[in-house]
Amino acid sequence: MPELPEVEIFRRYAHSVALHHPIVHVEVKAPVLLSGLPPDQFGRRICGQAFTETARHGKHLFLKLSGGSWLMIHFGMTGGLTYVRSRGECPRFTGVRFSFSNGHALVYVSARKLGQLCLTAQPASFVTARHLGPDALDPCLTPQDLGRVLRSRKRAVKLVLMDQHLIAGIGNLYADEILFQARLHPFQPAHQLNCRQVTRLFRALRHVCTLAIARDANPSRYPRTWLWHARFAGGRCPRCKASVVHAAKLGSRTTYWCPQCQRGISSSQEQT
DNA sequence: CTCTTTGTTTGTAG
DNA sequence: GCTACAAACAAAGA
Repeated sequence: MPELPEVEIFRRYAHSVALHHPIVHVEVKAPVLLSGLPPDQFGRRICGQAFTETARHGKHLFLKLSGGSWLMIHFGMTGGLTYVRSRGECPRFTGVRFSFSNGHALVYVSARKLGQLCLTAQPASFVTARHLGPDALDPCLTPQDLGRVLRSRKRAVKLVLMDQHLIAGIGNLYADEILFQARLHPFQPAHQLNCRQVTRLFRALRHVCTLAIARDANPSRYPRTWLWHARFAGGRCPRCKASVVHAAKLGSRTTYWCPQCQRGISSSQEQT
């Protein structure tokens, strides 16, 4: 699930439970998740310190270590964090386990191991080195900024939304939801959007991400008016009821949209 | 066995 | 440099 809202919930979770406990052991069950350092050195660089601060940029979570460096955590498609209170407990799909002196532990779990953990000097330097765009919820980001980004690309607006080098944090599911709320067709070339549409997109982006976070990134608590609940073959648009949502591949991922509410393109590549 | 999957990177080609 | 596409990564679930 880890797109921006989920990662923000993980950040808050880690912030509330995992700070200021000395780390006594780092167990790497899935070395493939580490980048930059072999497991033993990774552990050595972390042991004896404590997490003291949290940050997030897009889908990337950062935990500051008392020594000054930061642990970067990316969740891939299936990653997550759990705080366990019983000594030695390793949930299914445990990838890395950070054990604290109180016997508890912060566990990074990932069924498909597509995530990544590494150490970095600072979130800002990591973001620069990876050429990540501004965080989708960065308060400094303006509709004008979004407009500039969109005008600079001819690709489908959904692909631009999901490009982490342009804006960080939006993935396949939230991109669909944002476009649905903004009533924009996902295949519409980005540079064709007019001012009004850019404004709608900006508001929808803010609204969807903010509300998802307020609902603890728990889809069962998302409004009935969200396309989220109709993401299946035969799903009906929650707004116009009449139409069945369409599904098609865009950038190798399945895209859902309402053909009635989301117009703006001469219909092509559409299927049910 | 086949196909799909909330992500990212890399290679190829135009 | 931009765009598009495919494959790879790893593994579960339908």
